[in-house]
Amino acid sequence: LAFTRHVNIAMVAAEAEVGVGTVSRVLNSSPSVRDTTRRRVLEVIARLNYQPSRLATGLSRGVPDTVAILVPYLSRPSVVARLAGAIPVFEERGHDIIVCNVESPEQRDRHLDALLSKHRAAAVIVVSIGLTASRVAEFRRAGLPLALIDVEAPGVASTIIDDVEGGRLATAHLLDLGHRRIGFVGHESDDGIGNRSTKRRLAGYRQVLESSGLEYDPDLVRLGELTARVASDQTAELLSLQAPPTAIFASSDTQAIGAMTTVERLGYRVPDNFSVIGFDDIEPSAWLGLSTVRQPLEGSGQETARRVCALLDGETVRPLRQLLPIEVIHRRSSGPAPNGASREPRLPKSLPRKRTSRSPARVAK
Amino acid sequence: LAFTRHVNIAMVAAEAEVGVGTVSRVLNSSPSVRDTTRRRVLEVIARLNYQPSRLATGLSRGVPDTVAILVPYLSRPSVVARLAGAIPVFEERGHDIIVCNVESPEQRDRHLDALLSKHRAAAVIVVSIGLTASRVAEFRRAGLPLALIDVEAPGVASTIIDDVEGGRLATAHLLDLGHRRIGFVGHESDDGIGNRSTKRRLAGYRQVLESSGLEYDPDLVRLGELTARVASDQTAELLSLQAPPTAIFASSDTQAIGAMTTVERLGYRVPDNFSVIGFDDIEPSAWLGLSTVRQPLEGSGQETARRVCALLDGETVRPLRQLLPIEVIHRRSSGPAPNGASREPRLPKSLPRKRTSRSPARVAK
DNA sequence: GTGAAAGCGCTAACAC
DNA sequence: GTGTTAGCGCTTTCAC
Repeated sequence: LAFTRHVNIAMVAAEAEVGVGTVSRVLNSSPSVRDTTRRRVLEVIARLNYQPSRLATGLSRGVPDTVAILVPYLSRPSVVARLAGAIPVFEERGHDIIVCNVESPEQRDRHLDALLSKHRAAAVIVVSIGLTASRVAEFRRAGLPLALIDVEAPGVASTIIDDVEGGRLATAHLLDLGHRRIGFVGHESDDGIGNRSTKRRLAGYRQVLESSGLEYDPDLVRLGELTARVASDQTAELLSLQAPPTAIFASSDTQAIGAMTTVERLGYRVPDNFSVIGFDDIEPSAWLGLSTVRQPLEGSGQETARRVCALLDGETVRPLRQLLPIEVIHRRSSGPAPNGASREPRLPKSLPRKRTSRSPARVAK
Repeated sequence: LAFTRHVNIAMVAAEAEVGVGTVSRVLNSSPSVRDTTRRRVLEVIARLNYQPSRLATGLSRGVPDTVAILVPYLSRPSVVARLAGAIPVFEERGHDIIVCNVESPEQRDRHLDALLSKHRAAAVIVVSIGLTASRVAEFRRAGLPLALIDVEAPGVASTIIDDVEGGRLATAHLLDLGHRRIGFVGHESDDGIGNRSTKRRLAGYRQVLESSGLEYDPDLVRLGELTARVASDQTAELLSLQAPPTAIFASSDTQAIGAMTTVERLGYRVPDNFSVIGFDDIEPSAWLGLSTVRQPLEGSGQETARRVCALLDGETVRPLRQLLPIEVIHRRSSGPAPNGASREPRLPKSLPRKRTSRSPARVAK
């Protein structure tokens, strides 16, 4: 055993005085191995510190032990949270996780092409990236398990939230506080990657506004890059309007933080004379006291990872389209509209409107 | 070609009417292939949309195309930034990246054991996780290229900063502003994972203090979990001291943000009567106007990835121990000490002290 | 220059 | 139950 390159299954077999088949059976906990034999093999495995080659196993099985996760803009906190939810689930099952970062349509296609080729991944999770029908068909044809987060596709397991409802909740929250001019700062959906959640949240915003008898004013809506910096600029624009809003709903916390910072820098006091609500509930939001619509970010990753494992085990996932709960978290950044800002008298708590928020806003400590 | 499972090298060879060896040579751009042959093979490859199996290639070569990155607490912004720097470099070279998250010594050891086994990774990057000498020896013995970020080991390529100097710079910055009682909020090094950067930054803090004739007061130093929440609590403790500090140096921006938030919540005005400086310069720091010691986070990832590629190519990396530059970024969160807080008269800009900051503080826009 | 064939380390189908 | 053997898809000598 002196110059041995690396211990392989044959060496274990020889040492345990059995055939490689038996070792393989022990490795894969096949029931048809006598207990004494199994014990002997396991002893040798431990003694030799043998670890099966994933490459060889994968090649032989026709599928690697690796799961790929395709994410847009890895550095976004919400994306990281989803990743952080998914990773431990796979690690526990002994899967390697390969992370594919996508910041352009070309990158998306390159990764997808690669992933679709055989021997690349045992399963794929796609986060917040739209898939065409033909892409989905390719996955089906390749027999490659696929699960989606934050996006949907017909016949594909997806874990999502009701973004329209989220938009409604956020807007209703501000309306309840007496705000009547509410700005919207969102992510330009046309980044080529194909996520539409901002669009849906905006729809919810518009719905609540209009069903409350308020006018939808496109001037109050700004769409752009999903960064705090751009959101800052957009907020400044909104505040310089002839009739500026008294509150802003940002379709992500990152943007809400940019908005809040700018609002304060321009001399407003949050929430005394300006309110901000975001979306996601990323970690910094709690520190900064940002009101927001919380969605289970880590939970979505964890849940989807579990579903992928089920898929891998040949099971069929229960509700193909899995809806996760959302709720308004009321923190310091939102408060009653300043006096005179609304044309209606401000009522103590809840305003009589046609549409009210279903979930009561939860007050964070 | 109707029921073909998946196109492999044999099919390409057959279609191009050459041997598999030749296809393989084309794939690996061997010079010893006639140009007309090469062209014909490439044409077939394109037409059949052939993609070599990474598993088979890896098994045959004895090494996979995969690079592993071991990180502590994947959700930390600084960690994500380093990852984001490294990933594109590897993707460009066609490597898959597997991310291993470590939150405990057991997890670290499990991952390291797995990675050390053959056929797991072509190279490994370890971020902010201490490696024992015997671990390093294992890597060397396995012939597995290894590179470190934010930690060092004898004989191993590492990309680091001068943390002691960073601690000095931050402390000197506050001293320059007239602060005389400066709190320190840092990461408890004894998390079992083995990073020592806080310890070194604290050493720098102490050095500057003492060489400025100030007493090092252990009461002003709080070490704990690296979270904004814990830093908040520690800050509250510091402020409730009989002789509270007028400024805090936090050894990470995450903690600095927690400190800043708490300081303001307790009624102080930053920077009017309290100053905060952090470390790292993560993205939110710019939004929040946090003064900090910037280190090239993404740069460290990118640089290390490049060095690993060099290692993979059999080259030898230039300075084994690569020191990245750091600098103080002066933003809104730090300003002159409040009157009467210091026993010495406050001077306009720079105070005559034995030790001054080498790099002039850069003023952020 | 190019084809043929021997592995790489494992799984699974097939005998005994 | 367990040994034997034929692949999995590629790289890499070794002849020609």
